Parts: sequence; C-alpha cells; structure tokens
Amino acid sequence: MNLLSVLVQTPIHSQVAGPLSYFSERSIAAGTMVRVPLGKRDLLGVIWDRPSAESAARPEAEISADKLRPIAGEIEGIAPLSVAWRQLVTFTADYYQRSLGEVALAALPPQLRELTALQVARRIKRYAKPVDPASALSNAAAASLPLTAEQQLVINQFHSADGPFLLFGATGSGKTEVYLQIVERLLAGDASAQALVMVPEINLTPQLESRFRARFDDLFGAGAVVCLHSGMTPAQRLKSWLAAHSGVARIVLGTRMAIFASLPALRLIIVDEEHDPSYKSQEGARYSARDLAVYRARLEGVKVLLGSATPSLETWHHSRSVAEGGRYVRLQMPSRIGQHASLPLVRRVDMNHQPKKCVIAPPLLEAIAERVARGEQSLVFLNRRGYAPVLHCADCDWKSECPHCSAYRVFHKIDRTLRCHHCGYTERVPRACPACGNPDIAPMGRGTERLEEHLAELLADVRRPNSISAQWPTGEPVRIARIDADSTRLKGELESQLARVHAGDVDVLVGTQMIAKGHDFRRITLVAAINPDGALFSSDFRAAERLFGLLMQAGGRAGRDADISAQSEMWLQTFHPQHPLFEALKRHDYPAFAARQLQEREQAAMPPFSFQALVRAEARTQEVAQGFLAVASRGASAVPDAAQLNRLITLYPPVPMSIQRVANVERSQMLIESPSRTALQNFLSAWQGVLHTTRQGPHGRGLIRWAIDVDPLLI
DNA sequence: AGCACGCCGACT
DNA sequence: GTCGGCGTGCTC
Repeated sequence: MNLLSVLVQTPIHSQVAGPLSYFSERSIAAGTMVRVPLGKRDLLGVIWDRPSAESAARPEAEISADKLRPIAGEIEGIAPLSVAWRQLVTFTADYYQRSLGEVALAALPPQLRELTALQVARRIKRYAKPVDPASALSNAAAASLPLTAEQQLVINQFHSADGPFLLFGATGSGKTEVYLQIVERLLAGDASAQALVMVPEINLTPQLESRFRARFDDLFGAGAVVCLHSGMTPAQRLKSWLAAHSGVARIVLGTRMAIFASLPALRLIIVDEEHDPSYKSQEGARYSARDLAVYRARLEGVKVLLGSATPSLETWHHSRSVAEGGRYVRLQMPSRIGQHASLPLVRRVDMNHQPKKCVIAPPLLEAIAERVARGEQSLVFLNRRGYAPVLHCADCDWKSECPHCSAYRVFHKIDRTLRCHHCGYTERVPRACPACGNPDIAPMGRGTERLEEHLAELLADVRRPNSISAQWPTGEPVRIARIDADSTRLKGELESQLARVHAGDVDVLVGTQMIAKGHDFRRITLVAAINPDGALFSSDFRAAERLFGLLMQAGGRAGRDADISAQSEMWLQTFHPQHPLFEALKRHDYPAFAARQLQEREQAAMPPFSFQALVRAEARTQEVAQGFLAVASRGASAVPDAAQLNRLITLYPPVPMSIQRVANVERSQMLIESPSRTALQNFLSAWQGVLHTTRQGPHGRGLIRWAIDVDPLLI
C-alpha cells in the first residue's frame, strides 16, 4: 500500500490547505493527475512529492490511518507534470502566500477539473494528433523581414549572453520581428524546443497570433502555435493546454495565466510590454507573471526576454550596468524602422492660456481638422469611459453616488443609465434630482462618450476629401469612432472597429487606454491626450510611471508608417507644461524619466529599493476590518524571530482602502515594508499563523475575508 | 471553498 | 405541515 500526498483545490484559509494524504494499491509518480474523494465530492488532484523524513518536523500533520481513503483513479493519457512545473507552483505558493493546491489547480485548465476521467481520455484521443510537418511544403512561409542594424545587433547580443534580457526598444522599432527571429532560430535548431510568448491583454493576442502563424505554420505545421488566455472557451483552453503539455505545440502565446503552461521542452520565454500592470494578477494568488517568467527561466535554465519601450522601474533598475549591480542584460533599439522614420513631435498645450472650460484647445482642434482635410487619421485619448463621471444637481449639490460603494456612478448617455464601475449597480437616469426634485441635473466632467459627441459638434463643418462617390460634392463629413470597454462589450466588436480604422473608414478615433496599447495603426498622424494631468499629483507613487508609459505608448500609435512619420505629432493638454514628466516625454527620453523617478524612490526608500506587501481585509463595517488587521498586527511580535525581524520589518497601521466600500463591503488594508525581500518573506510566512488564529478568534467575527498581496501594484 | 447538518420564519 | 434562510463544522 502506498501513501500519497495529493493537492486539491483548497484555499489557504481552510483547515485542509496543505497536501492531503491518500493511499493507493500501486505507487504513482509525482506530477500525475488523479481523482480523489473529499467529503462527498470527487475532485481533481495532483500527486505531490511527499515531504522527506527529516523535513517532516510536524508529526501532528500526519493524518490518522482510519481517515485515509483510497484515490478514485488516475487520469490516463496525460504525462505527469514535470519537476520544474511543480517547483514553479511551489515557489508561487510560498512567495505569494497561498496554498499549494490553490495555485496548482488554478494553473490547470478548468475543464480538466470538471470532466470525469473517461471524458478526459476521450478528449485526449481527439486532440493529440501530432502535427504533420509535411504540410510545410505548401506555401512558402511568410518571409523574415530584413533586419535593421539595431535589430541584428540585439539578436546577436541575445545569442551570445545568458540573460535575463531587457529589450528596451522604441515604439515602432521592430520588437516583434526580433521576437520572431529569436523564436525561429531556436525552434529550427531543436526539433522539440518550445517557446512561451506573453502579452499583457487578450486584445493583443489575435494580431500576435496571426503574425506568428504566418511565419511558422508552414515551417512547423499548423497547430504548432497555440493560444492560452481566459477569453477562450473551456474546450479551446484544454486543447491548447494538452498541445503544450504533450509537446505538440511549439509556441504558446498567451496572457499572464500562460506562465503556468506545462511546457516539457521550454527553451525561451518572451514577455512583451513587460511593464504592463496586467501581468500582476488581482485576484486569487496575486502573482506577477513577469516576475515568475524570470524565476521560471532561471529554474529551467532557459533564456527570458522582457520587452518594452517604457520598462517598469523594477526591470530598468535590474538592467543597470553590472558594475552598478545590475543582473539583466539591457539590449537597446532606440530607432524607429524606416529610412526617415522618427518619433512623433510632442507638443504641449498650456491649458492655463486657453479659453476657460474648453475641452479641446482651439489649436488642437485646428490640427485635427487639418488632418481630416488631408485624409489622415487622428487618435484622441481620454482615460475615462462613459459620458460623464458624475451627475450633479446645482441646487442641492446632490451627486450620483452609488448606494453600495464609496464612488460616483458614471452617467452613460447612450442607454440613459447611471452605472457604478465598481459594483455594476445600474439605474435609469432620474428625470429630476432625487434629493430636491430640481429637473435641471447636469453631467460634470467628461468621458469618452461625451468627448465623441463634443468632437462631432466641433468638427461638424469640416469636410474630408472626396472619395469615389459624388454624393458629397464639397467633401464628406468627418467619421468619428469610439473604442473603449463600452463600445467593445460584444464579442467581435473590437476586431470590427479596429478593422474600420485600418481600412481608413474612420477619421478621428476616440478612446481609452484600450487604443493606446500595441495596435499597429498605419495611418495615424496625430495623437492627443485630452486630460493627462490627473496622475501627476496622485498619492499612488506608481501613477507617474504608469502615465509616462501610457502616453509614450499612445504617442507610439502615431506615424508608424515611415512615409508619414515625419509629420506625426503628439499633443498633450496640460496645466503643468513644465512638469519634468512632460519634458522627458517631449524628448522621448525614458532613461531620463526613469533616472529621476528612481532617485526619488531611493530617497523615499520605495520599491525597487524596498519590498512591500499589503494585507487587505473585508467586512460589513470598517471597524471590524480594521480591528482584525490591528489585532493581527499586534500579534506580529509573537512570531518566531520577532526580535530579529523587528529591525527589518515595518508594519503600518491599517487604513481604509482608497475606495473604502464596494458592493456594501467595507475594505481596509495595511502595508508591510522591508529593505530585505527575504526578511519580508520570512515574516509573512511566520505571520500567516497569527492571521489565521486572529480570524478564528473574537476579532475575526464578522470578517468576510482577508488576503495578502505581495509586491502590490496598487497601494 | 464546498457541502453537510441544524434550527427558526412565511408559504403551498 | 414543508421550503429555505445562512450559522457552524468537517473534509485526507
């Protein structure tokens, strides 16, 4: 009889958080997937390595023999998950303070959990057809593009060092082509090698997929490129996952979840737009897929390449010179592709000298109108969706607060609703002020919806050049489109709207950050940021970094075709034109911006010069949430080695979160800081127990949940 | 987390 | 007389 350790999906705060013990007639290798009974349920589990005798210092963790049950069965036809995969899961669970079972099972395709062993066996039979390389003799593969000197140099550097690498490349410098060539060389030289390529958002996978498939389908057979992201159906995900796990897929493209793909012959990881906050998971285990990529690469002895035009300050700091202590190799591609290609001219409009309350400064409006008249496209960027962020009554000062959250509901004119962007609570817009009956309630501020409407009015008299039809003898009216989370809610909407822009059926495109990221527009010659000032004086110390990245990326949408790049412009409407962030942006000088930011961070002992964790607590009342944290905080002095840790750990008092109440739940958080990552780790591991017992005790009464966020992005 | 059991209020 | 609210407790 064999004793087995099995992981099942159990969260860290349950009493069955650790690996569970089962027995089986025959011995089963670690990494094998099984089904096991737990209570009345039948769950998917993964056989885990049993703790070695000397490390099993907790005899009480051993379950009594009479409670042991046999496993229900093995999942046939799926090879055991590798040691490396198990180590990645173990590290993630430890580092992000979650249970092994939660991390491991969340990393597997959800359908695997639901299907019976028999159903799984059927799928495997259906899917696991090996790729036929003979299909390669069809069309010639999409040819590699000729490389610029910069690209060639970067590729040579990549092949002659170990990394990790930061590819610091301007927007339009041809990073994707570098990825393609690196992947191609690797896969061509090793018949089983696999590469993992990550992008921050689902939106960006289709265009990347088509480029990779155009290049590799004929080379390695259709099916060599698969995608892995949460927008896929459960069946598609299972299929891609099995293709990766079985080695049939050679290239996996995906979002942050793809970092956990089982890739038995992994040789390379690429993280595109590595600075993007989407790589940090905001629910469940709050892992950073970018950081895990670096860890996994080291673990498996493979190369990792992080790419960005505006790297995260963490990565930038890691890529300082070796003499200064840097660990990453910095590869640079400062120039845009094309003979006369250049980055857009940045123009700052001082809003202090514009007509009061004007939304679009007259010179900017004129510039847009000029583009329209020339048949060129403009992109107008406002990072706020809806019609107006708040509805207001001038008589009694009523505002459209959400009854369930400490936030305003946003006015959406298109369906006459007030919508809370935090809890989703939606109501019809009242005819009159709900507080005093005044029928004259007005929108305050503006979002993309209102901006679109406003632009249509302002550009009503502008005519674009005539096309084929003689319907408009004096030219055709301006075509304005809007792309944001609202206009692309339906499946396929984003694709069709982007297609309209690409086809030249749009003159002015209004949108949120959704349009700033990655899309390869070819005919835009003007990008305008309507109101970027908000982040300049934010209490979030990362706001400036995010704004710089966003604006740099938005600006990067302009003039991507060499023919037009010379006349392309980026306009910034600001009340602080002299702000160093905009000065650096004007010069396209990320290094200067980063140096300044890093200096400030170092002086203030902030990341990357310190390490942080956040504990968040939720309850019906703020008192309960904060009380729980306060008591657990006091209990911190009781953890082992507390005296030693005290020197290295700073616990800040619990405070309400910036949006204190969401869906009638009060939220509180406390910050923990340390100059040492290891010290922080040790403390958090030891402190878990205190949080547990506090939860169980009188001060945990009424607490809904709590969670630790290691390396939080939002503070 | 599920999923039970368990003990009190408004419905066929 | 039952359906069902969610409080407490257990699962290798």
